[in-house]
Amino acid sequence: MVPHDDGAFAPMTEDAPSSSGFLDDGKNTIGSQLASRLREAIISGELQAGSKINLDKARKTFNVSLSPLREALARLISDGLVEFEDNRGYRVSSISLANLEEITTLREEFEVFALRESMRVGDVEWEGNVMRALHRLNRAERDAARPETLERWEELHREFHLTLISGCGKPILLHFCRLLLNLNDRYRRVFLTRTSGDRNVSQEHSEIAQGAVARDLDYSCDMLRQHIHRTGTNLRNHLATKGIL
Amino acid sequence: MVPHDDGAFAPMTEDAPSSSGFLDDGKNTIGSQLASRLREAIISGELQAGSKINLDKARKTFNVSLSPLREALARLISDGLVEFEDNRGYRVSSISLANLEEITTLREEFEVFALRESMRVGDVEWEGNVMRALHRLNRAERDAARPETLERWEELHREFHLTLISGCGKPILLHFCRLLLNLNDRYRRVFLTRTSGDRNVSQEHSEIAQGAVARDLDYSCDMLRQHIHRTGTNLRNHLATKGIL
DNA sequence: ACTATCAAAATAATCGATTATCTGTCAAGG
DNA sequence: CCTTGACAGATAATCGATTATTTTGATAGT
Repeated sequence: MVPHDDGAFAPMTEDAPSSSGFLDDGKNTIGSQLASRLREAIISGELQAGSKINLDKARKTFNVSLSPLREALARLISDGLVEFEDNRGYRVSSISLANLEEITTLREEFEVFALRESMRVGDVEWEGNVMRALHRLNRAERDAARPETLERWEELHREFHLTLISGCGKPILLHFCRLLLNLNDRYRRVFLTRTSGDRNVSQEHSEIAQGAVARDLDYSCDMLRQHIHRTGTNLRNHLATKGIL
Repeated sequence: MVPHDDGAFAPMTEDAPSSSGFLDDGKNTIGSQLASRLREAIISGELQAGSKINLDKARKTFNVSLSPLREALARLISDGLVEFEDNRGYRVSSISLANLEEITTLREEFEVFALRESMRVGDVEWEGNVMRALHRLNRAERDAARPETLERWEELHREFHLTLISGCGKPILLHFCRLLLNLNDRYRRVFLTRTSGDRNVSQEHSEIAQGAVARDLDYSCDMLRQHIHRTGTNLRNHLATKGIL
């Protein structure tokens, strides 16, 4: 799983994107591990949007005590995946058309802004990271019949988008983008297991990345904006199909 | 309207901007109350930036048990005011020139965007709220000799800026803006107890608000951007004076 | 039938104690 | 001297039990 940033808006430890032989994976405490499991469960749709999270049941399901459970849930609140109300407990954040549209709009605004900044101040290492992320993403297969390939693809896709904007030198902005990407991924994983026929997503990614390392600001930003927008439109249609307002 | 609004990206307890006679204040649990106290302690500078938060000492200081303490700290992490690392505990987020500059830049981007949206879709009630917030802010006195007036002014100032953008219909965006405002306020409360002589802040606020309700998009956005920018510049100078990099 | 009220059950919040992890110090070996 | 390892004290994480709050369901009154 993609490393979740630990410290509040910490400049992200930037551990070599997943090639290190031995990975400490940093998830030391029960609370941390649980947070990862729950996050995955929510993003993957295993835990239904809007459903209540009963502490007692969750405690038994995951075989943990209340303390780490609350700890984990607190982190998911930061991620915007869980909602909480005093004395009323926790529930998985709802999904809605309005929510999806806001996420899409904000991604367009923020990610494009972050990409522009990255192109302005990103160094050669950033460029290298972008090309690597692109390559790994394009090499990953995505077979709707094999869920593990979908998961892997999602992970690499997320990694690509984050790497693309990672050169901007603005940790808080990156934090926001990471949240939005998280929220967006839930919609995609729940509603979109395959790419719309009229898109060549690999090519879209390539165009964005090529433009980025070439520092072609307007072109790359425009491509990214369209890329995000198209995904939003596709998702909206799928939501509409399932009657979600 | 406003989709799933409570929970994660909820309008932050912050008792109704209004003037309702009796306020439930919503801070029911010890954890909630503690979060408020700690937030205030950090923003006001009572808890020094970068300092470690020892759980045992904090527990004794505030006369609470670990559970609500951790609960409260978890919320401050969401706010970006506290950082955390597994098995290493909590510490008050550091301040730095770079951090301040990012906050200022992002406020310019996000708040202006949210203001524009508010002017586009805000309703009459929003307009009314803006005018009220402006009035209350301008009527508040700000006497450096009396700390309680400063605190009160900060509260109303914060309320004004949030109200200004509250019509945008984008809860996540508002959540981000609220965080940034929080972070920014800490700098102001620590470093800036009085307004720079060459500014008429009341007038700046009035111009922004008047332009907003008149739906003069470009004018109002421009004024807001300058307003934020000036504050950033002032703060940067004060930080420089104190030798903070 | 409908509403109000109260008690019991369910659920969340908190506590105190226990366990796990980290950090600094000091001694032994190189 | 510097490094390494083990110990002890400090600190964080977790647990099980207790307390507080909310929700449910039954009952009585209109």
